[in-house]
Amino acid sequence: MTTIRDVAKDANVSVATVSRVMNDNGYVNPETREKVKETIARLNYQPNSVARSLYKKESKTIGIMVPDIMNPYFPELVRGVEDYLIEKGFTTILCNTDEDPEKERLYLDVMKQRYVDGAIIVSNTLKRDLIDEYDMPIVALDRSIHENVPTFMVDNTVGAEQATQHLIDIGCKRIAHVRGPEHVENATARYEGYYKIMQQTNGFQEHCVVQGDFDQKQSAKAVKQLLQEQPEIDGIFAGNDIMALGALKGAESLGIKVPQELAIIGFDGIDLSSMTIPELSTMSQPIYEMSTQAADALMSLISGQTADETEHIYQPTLEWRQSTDRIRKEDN
Amino acid sequence: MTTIRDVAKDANVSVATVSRVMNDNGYVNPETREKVKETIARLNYQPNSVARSLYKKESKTIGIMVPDIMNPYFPELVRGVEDYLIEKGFTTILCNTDEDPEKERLYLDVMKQRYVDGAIIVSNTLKRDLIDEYDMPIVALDRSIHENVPTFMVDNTVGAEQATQHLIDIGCKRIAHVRGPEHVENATARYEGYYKIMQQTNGFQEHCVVQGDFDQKQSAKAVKQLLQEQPEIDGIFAGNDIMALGALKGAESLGIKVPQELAIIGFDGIDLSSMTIPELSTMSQPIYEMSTQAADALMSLISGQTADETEHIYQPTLEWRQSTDRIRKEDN
DNA sequence: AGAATGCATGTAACGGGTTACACAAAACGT
DNA sequence: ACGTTTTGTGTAACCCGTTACATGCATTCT
Repeated sequence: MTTIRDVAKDANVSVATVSRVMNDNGYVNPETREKVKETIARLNYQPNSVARSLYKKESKTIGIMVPDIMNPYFPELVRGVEDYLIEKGFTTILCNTDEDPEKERLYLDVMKQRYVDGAIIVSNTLKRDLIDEYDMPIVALDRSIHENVPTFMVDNTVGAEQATQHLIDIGCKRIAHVRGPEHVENATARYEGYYKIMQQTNGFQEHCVVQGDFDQKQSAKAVKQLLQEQPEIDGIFAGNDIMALGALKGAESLGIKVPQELAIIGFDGIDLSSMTIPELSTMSQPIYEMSTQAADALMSLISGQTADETEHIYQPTLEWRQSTDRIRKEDN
Repeated sequence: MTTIRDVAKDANVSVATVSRVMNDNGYVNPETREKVKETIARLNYQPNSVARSLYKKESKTIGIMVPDIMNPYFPELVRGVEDYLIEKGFTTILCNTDEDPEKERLYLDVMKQRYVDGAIIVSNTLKRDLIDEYDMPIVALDRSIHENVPTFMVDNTVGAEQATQHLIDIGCKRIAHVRGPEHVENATARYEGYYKIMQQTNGFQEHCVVQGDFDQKQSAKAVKQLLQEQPEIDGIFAGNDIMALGALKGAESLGIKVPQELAIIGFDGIDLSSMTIPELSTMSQPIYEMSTQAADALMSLISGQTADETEHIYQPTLEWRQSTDRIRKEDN
């Protein structure tokens, strides 16, 4: 590997001059600059980031912590972050936490030891004290982790309200909800949106809510049982797209036709939702946009700016597709 | 940040002694060791990886290069690698290349500058000279890139043969193939497997092969047209699961029943394939296993061992699901 | 007893890029 | 003509963990 000293010797200048040329700062005579540039090109010199990091106490690296990259919601999110950051000269370390506080701590330790400049975090479990302990620029994505950490997420409650309202609009009389895990805030927020609309229309019934755990098979099972017990259910709002697919399966196993006899709507808008038969209506999140903007906010924090506002709430948009394709309300 | 010198001063020993305690090498008096350990714990000292990297010219970091993490085939692969490596104290840098040689070069540069210890690469485009230029331990995953780079992939041709044979076994008389892009070797290998079986059974016909580009919509369109032109087609082998879903859509749009009138089988065995209605038969790849073993091989290369064998070929296994659920051959 | 070996610890150089500081020469001001 | 800035370049310390080498003492061997 060519070092800055090799270049300096070859070009008959000092290492300081080479460094100044590389970083375009300080005074350098134009002729000297050209000579050094020529040498750099000729020797194919590429500065050593590690040495630079050691002195500058920064690494041009950020960590992205997600529960599990295999969950179809996260790849797009990760991709958005990675795309944005490579453009800025940053590399991205991937951390799969499985929502395990132990792993979260492990990754935070690793990051700190490597002078990682900041982190974008998706987590329910991360505690305040842990964040304070590692004082490092942090941005929360998809889920809020702390009131003074900049957060980028959709309005889950309003989205859920719209999904529920959509089912009402297309004529559903008895609407059920497949909810995500109790300990996930987003799941609860979506449940609350459903609850609110059902209350308003005097239709809330405890036994129309089942637990789906954000899992397809679990959801299919729960929905099947639900539909057997309450055949009058004609609409299902699932807490995410994966569970909506499960609902689709549950209905199918009973020979119930979607959307004719049962309308189903999901949440998230992952690619998969448009690939199924029937195509799934869903509340679509601007995942890519949220993630690039979260990355942008992190860049600001790293460059020393203080966060202007902490909460960035996006509105999910209704993707009206086949699984709720019934009477379209004309008078609206 | 606490440094090794802080610890040394506090414990009244030299930095060398602290280093020896940290790394468990060299001679250290048991009492001294305890004292130093106590100090390390008390000051919560965590060594600086960057300084270590600079001296050792290694970073305990590897890069994983995939075309696009949003392609549902890759998350599991990346997860397998990441899981294995974090266990060994390595972190993983994610690189999305979009199969763009420019980006591949960019990432390789970045890796070199950061003393990245090695890379796991999924690429069709990476050229030999580039690999030689950055002499760095490299392992190829999913696609071979060079004959002396250890490679972990499935036998695409045999898998395709089995898929095609499966369609014959269940009684298909006229079998079409939706193939992936020309420039992707795997797509061609799968085509060849299909071709071979069709030839053997005297059934190969040029016009039963359509281009699907590994894309769902493109595949749906191509399949729809194909089925309109040749209604006698009763089996489709799609070059991957995404295109098989497209085929499902294409059939559905014509009211053709799967599997009764048309059997469809895919390739890869991504999670999605079991979530659809009907569930998709597919040639399933041991993705997670392949990726952990690739990571293991990379570890060996990094620790200086030379690769024992370069090609590690896995056999995909048939997942017989609803989309080909017809006459099951009893006499076999 | 003297040499050789093992044990224990410390000093300082090293890795490679950055920058504070020093110094010198040129340009500018009055 | 002399003082002040600006420009241009070099030297060496710094970031922090690792390790070669030196030193000193305690055993062990012959």
